[in-house]
Amino acid sequence: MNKSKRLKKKFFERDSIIVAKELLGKIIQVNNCSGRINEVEAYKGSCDEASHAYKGKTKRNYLMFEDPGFLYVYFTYGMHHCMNITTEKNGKAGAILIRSIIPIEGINEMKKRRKKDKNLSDGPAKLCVALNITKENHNGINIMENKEIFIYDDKYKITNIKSSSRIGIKNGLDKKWRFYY
DNA sequence: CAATCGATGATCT
DNA sequence: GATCATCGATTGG
Repeated sequence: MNKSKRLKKKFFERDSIIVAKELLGKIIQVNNCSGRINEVEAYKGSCDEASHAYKGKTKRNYLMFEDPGFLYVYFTYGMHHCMNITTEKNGKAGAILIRSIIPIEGINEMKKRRKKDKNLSDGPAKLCVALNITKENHNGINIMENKEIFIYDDKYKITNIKSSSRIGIKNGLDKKWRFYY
């Protein structure tokens, strides 16, 4: 193989904003499909009014408060799944929403699942369809240990990280916690 | 192009 | 009962 390196607990167990920026350019692999992460958003806890975790722990968001490096997948708008990876030390809420990836492997499979040839994974719900990620099958998965889904560093260098307000929220627009390149 | 809006059901209050 | 970390079809300029 090459110098590729799977991301472990030390990577995720840090401030959500740092983890979000450093996730840009990393490869996410799910079975035979892979893609490069090119857009993410950071979410925190009680200091972040846009976060699911803002008002404390619930049945839906509890994973955000637990160990870093686990998938938090939620279902919204009656039809969409979105995928996060938990961050911060156990007890402190945090997660990174994966908003877009650039497909690399398994493109034909992604096209089949999406029933389209373009825009396969340039949105948080689109990439869950492309990678076949659902709340039922993936919520709570340990992405540091799981055999079928993992994130690794192939030493790809990102130069121009841009940031903006997060998408689709009403509060916390002052926080520029969406990162992309 | 950009702006608007309906779909559709789990989750929270 | 209201909201929603979205998408894609449609409308209008």
